[in-house]
Amino acid sequence: MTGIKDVAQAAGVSVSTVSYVLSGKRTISSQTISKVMDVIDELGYVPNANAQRMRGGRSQIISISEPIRKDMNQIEFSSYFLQTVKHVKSAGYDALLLSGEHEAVDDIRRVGNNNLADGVILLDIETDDIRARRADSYGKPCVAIGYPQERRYCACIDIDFVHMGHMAAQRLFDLGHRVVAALRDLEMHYVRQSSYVILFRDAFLQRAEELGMTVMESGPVEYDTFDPQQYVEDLLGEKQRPTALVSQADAAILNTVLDALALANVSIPDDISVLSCGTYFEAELMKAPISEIPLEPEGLCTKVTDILIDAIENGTDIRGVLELIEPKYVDRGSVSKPRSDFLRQS
Amino acid sequence: MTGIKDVAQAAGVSVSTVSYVLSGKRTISSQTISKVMDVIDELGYVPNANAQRMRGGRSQIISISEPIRKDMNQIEFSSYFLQTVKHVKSAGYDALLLSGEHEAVDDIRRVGNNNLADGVILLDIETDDIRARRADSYGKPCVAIGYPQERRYCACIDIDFVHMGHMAAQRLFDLGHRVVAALRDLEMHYVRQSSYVILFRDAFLQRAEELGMTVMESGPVEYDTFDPQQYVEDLLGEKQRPTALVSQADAAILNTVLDALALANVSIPDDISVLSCGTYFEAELMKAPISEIPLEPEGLCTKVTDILIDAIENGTDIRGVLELIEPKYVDRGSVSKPRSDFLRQS
DNA sequence: CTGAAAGCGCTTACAG
DNA sequence: CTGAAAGCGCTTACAG
Repeated sequence: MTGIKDVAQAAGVSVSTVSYVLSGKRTISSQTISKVMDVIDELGYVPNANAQRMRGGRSQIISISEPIRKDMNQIEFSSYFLQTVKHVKSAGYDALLLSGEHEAVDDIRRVGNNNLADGVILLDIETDDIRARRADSYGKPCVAIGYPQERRYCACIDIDFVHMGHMAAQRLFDLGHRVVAALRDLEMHYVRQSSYVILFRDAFLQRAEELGMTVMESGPVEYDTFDPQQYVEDLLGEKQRPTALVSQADAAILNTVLDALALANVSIPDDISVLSCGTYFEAELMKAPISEIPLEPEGLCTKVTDILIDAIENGTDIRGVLELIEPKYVDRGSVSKPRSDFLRQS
Repeated sequence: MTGIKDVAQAAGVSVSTVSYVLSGKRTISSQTISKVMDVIDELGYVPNANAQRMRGGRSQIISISEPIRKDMNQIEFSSYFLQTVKHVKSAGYDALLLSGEHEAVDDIRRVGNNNLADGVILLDIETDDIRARRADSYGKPCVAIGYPQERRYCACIDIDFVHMGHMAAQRLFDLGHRVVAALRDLEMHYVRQSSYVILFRDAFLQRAEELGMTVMESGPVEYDTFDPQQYVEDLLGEKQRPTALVSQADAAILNTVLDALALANVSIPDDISVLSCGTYFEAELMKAPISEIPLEPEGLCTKVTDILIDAIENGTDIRGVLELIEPKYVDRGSVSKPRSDFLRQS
């Protein structure tokens, strides 16, 4: 491999001059600069990243910790992960993927204390997340997408799910809905104490109660046991038939419910409004006119990268920072007033 | 940070002894070993990875090049990417994600010539893939999942799609099918010359022709224009009604077709057998009894990692190596003989 | 505006 | 079985 010495020799300057030409940390005569650059081009010189890193400079690598679980929602994974990677790269950093469900903390510590990585992004945060609790031992700044209990050692950024819950309840109430169904997310998220499902659910139920709105919450939802036909049948059999369905369920489950509603000749949004909160859709495949409050992974991932890079490059102390993003309410004109005759039918 | 000097001093040995204790490249007395290890534990010493790498050792990083496209199939992406990462990690390497649709080659070169990465895995290969064509310039061994034209500079590993195509045709023929429908994959894959769609399609059509089986191929399939109802209607309206549907389509599209078949009261597999070749399903959500010839990303990803690590660790020259994996035929008992009265109906 | 030299934290001949 | 020392390819005070 051709090194900095070869370049210096061929250009007839000192090694330090070559280094300064590359870093721009010294004023160099334009003749010297062009001479050096020519030689670099000619020899195809690439600075050895490992030597640069060892000198204490940055590694220009950000590690992304994402527990790879068998039961993970791959669409959701892709959205957050890919978006984050995209922003990390466009900020001039490489992305190192730390998976490891079990040795996650050890892995993060290793690459941090190693100087392999300049910073860490934590994805898929649980309420009591060990990666957040140990964030003081990483030796590098750390930022989480999510809302863990322990936020003293890392920055956290998330959608404001409390606001989202209130918003959903208020919106339906304002339109005149008084009885609404709530379709739960996959049960594992509650078991795992993922903060977003819990914050949203609590906020929604609380505001609904304040408003005097009746909420019929579904039972636990799991892929292999959930029966959409039965669910829809039960809803329609209620004495007080709900006029809206608020879903926190994942897209696949919600899709099966939409199909079941269609089969039961319940039309959306004429008979029942469907409001999906924070679910990902492959929009082209979603035929029913549902409304959604989207998660906007794009906005989140930009922000999380910006915060981390500020800490890396400017030494800003981001520990304890909490940033909540307002969910945008997107109404495709399909959350409507409840139809009175549908109400009476029940 | 505590360095190797601190450990040496605290343990009362030389720096080189500490290094050899860690590397195991020298026989050391057990007393010295335990003394050194104790100190390492006590001080929490972690070798500086950048210094280790600079000394010419390996970086223990494998870079994974995956063009992140807006239109990518995220399920498929996840399957290959996550599986590959899993195997890379369990082999003791970290995974660096190189996305970049445009500067992919530059990125790979950089991390290769840099010594940042020890090797490269190329995912999502096209027939004329620039990343494969330039693989001689990476300075590190390279292996691709896929089947590019230019295979001189990297190892390639793929499912044997030709065999898969023959298998699918032969299987249906043996069961007695004489008229079958073929549902194309998303058009972009043909436009992009992804080898798997082309190899499969050609092989299937060729064997079908040899056997004298009639194949009705669908028109181009795209998310925003494909109309499953219309497609099913057209199929049922054919003079010679097909008794089997071979699908290379992605799961979402195939799902809509299954729904449309159900709505048209065409029962699977009684009226029509459905054979999905290499599509990913979220199996729990797939109600219809279809059969599939799966892609087995697991087997592929293990193999690709093994080959690359052999090159990295043993210096094996893997350029030009081509390994084809036999697709496994999975029949859930749902590719059946054509029903004669359904045939007569047409 | 530029150069000679120290040193980053390791590994590995070289020497015993 | 162990140590003293050279050197990996850079960056950055130090000096002019």
